[in-house]
Amino acid sequence: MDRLRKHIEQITPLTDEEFDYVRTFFTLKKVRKNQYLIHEGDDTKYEYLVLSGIYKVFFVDNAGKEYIVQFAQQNWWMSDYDAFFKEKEATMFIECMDAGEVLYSTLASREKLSADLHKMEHFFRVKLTNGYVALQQRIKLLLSSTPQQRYAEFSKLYPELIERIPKKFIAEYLGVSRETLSRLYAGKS
Amino acid sequence: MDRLRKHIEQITPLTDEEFDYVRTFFTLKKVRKNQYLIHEGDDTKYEYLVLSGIYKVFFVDNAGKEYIVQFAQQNWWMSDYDAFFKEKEATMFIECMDAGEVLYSTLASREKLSADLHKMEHFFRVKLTNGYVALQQRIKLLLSSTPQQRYAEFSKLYPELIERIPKKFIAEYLGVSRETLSRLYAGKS
DNA sequence: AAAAAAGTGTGATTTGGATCACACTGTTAT
DNA sequence: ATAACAGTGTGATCCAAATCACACTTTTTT
Repeated sequence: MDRLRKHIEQITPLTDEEFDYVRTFFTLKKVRKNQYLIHEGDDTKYEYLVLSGIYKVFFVDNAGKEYIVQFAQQNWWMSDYDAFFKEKEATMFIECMDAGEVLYSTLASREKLSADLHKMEHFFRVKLTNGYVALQQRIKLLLSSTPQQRYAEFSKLYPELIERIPKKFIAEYLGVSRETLSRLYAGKS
Repeated sequence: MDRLRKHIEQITPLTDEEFDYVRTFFTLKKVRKNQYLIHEGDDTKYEYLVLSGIYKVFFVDNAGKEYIVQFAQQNWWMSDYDAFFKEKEATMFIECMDAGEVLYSTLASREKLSADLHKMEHFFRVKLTNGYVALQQRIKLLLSSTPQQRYAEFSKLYPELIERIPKKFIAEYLGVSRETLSRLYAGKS
């Protein structure tokens, strides 16, 4: 739980009492490789803060094709946020690609913490602000760039992931076919 | 300014004193058609709340092609948020497509209001939450859908805009060429 | 250690949408 | 009222990336 405190305190300091209160809203969970944290059709009860491991947030279209919305690593939050915030059934999946641990928490917890502690509402606002900007960047990229530019940008943003996850998933994230992506770096180190 | 109060109170009620304080952070501005509120290269001092009119938030690539990131109408907030939050130079433009009025405010104001009034931090958090979910939806659409699906979705989300703005701008928003979009509804009412 | 499954590279073929080109219409400016 | 311009429809052509196909390699399972 110490990791949670460090994570929050990157944005706002907490007293010991405050953190003792905050911690009660989170539960630790170990996750095996290939395990699902959220499955399409389930009620979306939880959001997750990644302590370790790698996860993919994705959805599947009618034709059965997969599209990755987000990769999550240490200190990333993840859920099917549309479903989580609106308390609907999930339309996405979250699957573990590399075993690790997460903390999970409910919407009620997020709201209670925000209402009780101004600091926590601040924390969530700052996180959301960063997330909003990142998604907008991604939209700009999807609208305007070629596959090579997308791959270059991805390499810059997530150099660690390039090595650690199969290329086919990177293709699914970039919105490019596996084959096209493969040809992009044919003949690079 | 009454409109501002109504807007905020859709999320959280304010006392008269609180609102009198809040209002001091916003300034009214009339905007003519084709006027720019933000121009690439400028310092991004303000964010805007639309009271009336229609605006487009867009950027231009090296080849001079335009891509629309957002259309804004009544009660939408807009800025080059990446630049606004990070206090950088704008990489986007905001142009008025239909004359109207906006309220504007600075990053310092947003932060001061959030710090002073827990209610306002809550307001901004809720707004950001909705915005985050909307952007994620857009990413899902950009990743997985054909031009026709995008146009159908746009028509559903913004039926009013379809009539009021030139189709070429809708094409720029959807990431499709003007010509392709035109052919999609060739032979529909 | 063998078998099965998952991931990857690379050629051949197809295709959806971009681009180019131009005519027509509707709007704005003088 | 006429000129200039912005927006739109539609045909012809082109092309980048998707799709299809298959061999090779690496990882996982038993």
